[in-house]
Amino acid sequence: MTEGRRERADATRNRRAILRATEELLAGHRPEQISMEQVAAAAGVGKGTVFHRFGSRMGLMRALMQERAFDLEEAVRSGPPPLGPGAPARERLLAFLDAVVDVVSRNKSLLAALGQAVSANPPSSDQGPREAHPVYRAWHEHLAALLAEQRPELDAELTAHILLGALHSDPILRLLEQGEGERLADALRELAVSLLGS
Amino acid sequence: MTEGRRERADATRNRRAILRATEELLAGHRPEQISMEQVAAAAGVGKGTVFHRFGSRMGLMRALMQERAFDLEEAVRSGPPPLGPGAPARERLLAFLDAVVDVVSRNKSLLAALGQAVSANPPSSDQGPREAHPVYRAWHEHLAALLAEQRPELDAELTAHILLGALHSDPILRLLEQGEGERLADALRELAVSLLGS
DNA sequence: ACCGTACCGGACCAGCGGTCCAGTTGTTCG
DNA sequence: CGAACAACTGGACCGCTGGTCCGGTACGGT
Repeated sequence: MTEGRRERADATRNRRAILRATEELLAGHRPEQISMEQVAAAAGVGKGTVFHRFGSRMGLMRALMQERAFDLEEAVRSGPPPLGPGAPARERLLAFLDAVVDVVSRNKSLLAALGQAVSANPPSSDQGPREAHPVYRAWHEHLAALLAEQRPELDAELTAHILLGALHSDPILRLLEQGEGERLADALRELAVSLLGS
Repeated sequence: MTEGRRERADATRNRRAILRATEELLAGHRPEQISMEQVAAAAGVGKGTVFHRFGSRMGLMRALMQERAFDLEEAVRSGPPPLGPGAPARERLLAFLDAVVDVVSRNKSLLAALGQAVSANPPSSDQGPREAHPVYRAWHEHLAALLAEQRPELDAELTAHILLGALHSDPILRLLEQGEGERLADALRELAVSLLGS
């Protein structure tokens, strides 16, 4: 990405092709049965290339997710209120929850493919520190900060994990697939409101 | 289980051996890198036997989970209050959450292995209905009923999914691994309390 | 035009989940 | 008690996967 050497033209082309192909496959097939070979074939590149660029299946999914979440991150960091800075914490939190539900529901299969939120351990290091993927990290950080600001006596970190964790659960992903996104947003908002008090 | 024909003695012996072996492996290794062959070897049976009894990796995990959750199910159905019937819904709900956290924290690796909550599709039916595993079903049902009783205006079903879903998320499982079970229980209780009102 | 090098891609590998079926063992019934 | 019948067993086997490797390719600077 932001490295010293510029990326070669064909590398860029292939990276894009791979991401696009993955999106397409993800749209049509259940994520757990998409193989790297399929991705490579669909992108019109060799398998080696896919691994060269993304390291592993998880790396691929991670990259894709990061791309998908980019807009939201921008909006939160420097967009207009209530999502961006400027609005009171309470408003920002509710707006953020809605936005996250939206992103998640537009990327259910991707989320499902990521399984949970974890682990792109360098291939063979066994007990790696298991860092969560950056998107989750960012979401959690933001949410926890807002929670702490509004209700300092809460265990903000943990509560944020609970709120976000819910979005990764399979039954909820299933609901999202059936277009119940609005319902989910409502329930979450309800929960947040009663948590934050009036 | 409760079938017409009685189970043969050697079958019982082997089923137990397989479950035990799985437990042991689960205790030592990361769940995603336990192979069925390993399980079979550790149990001292052939691979075919494992598949014969449990159908698939997921089937195995499911069976194990069911066994582990059995006590809680009993306690809820016919144990003493506040967990069992007899106490007011509010008390039962809080007690149940604590109990679930307890079960989950004593079975993190198993939960992680189950991935999310789903799918033991008969081997090759592609778009099967994807039923969740019975333990999750039972928990969800109970929780939703209690919620509905206490706060009928809520979307109890969905809220129950959110509460339970949180327990499956990877960051939370990670916390549990570090012995923060008490903290999680507190946060969840806090959440439930503000949801239920005074 | 030329050269160093980052990048490509497909042959290759070990290991996996899952299937299969011939042989074995428990159970039941005359 | 023996014989006939299932049910159970287990390891050889299969197709396929994620991941590695390295000779060849084509890009970009000069």
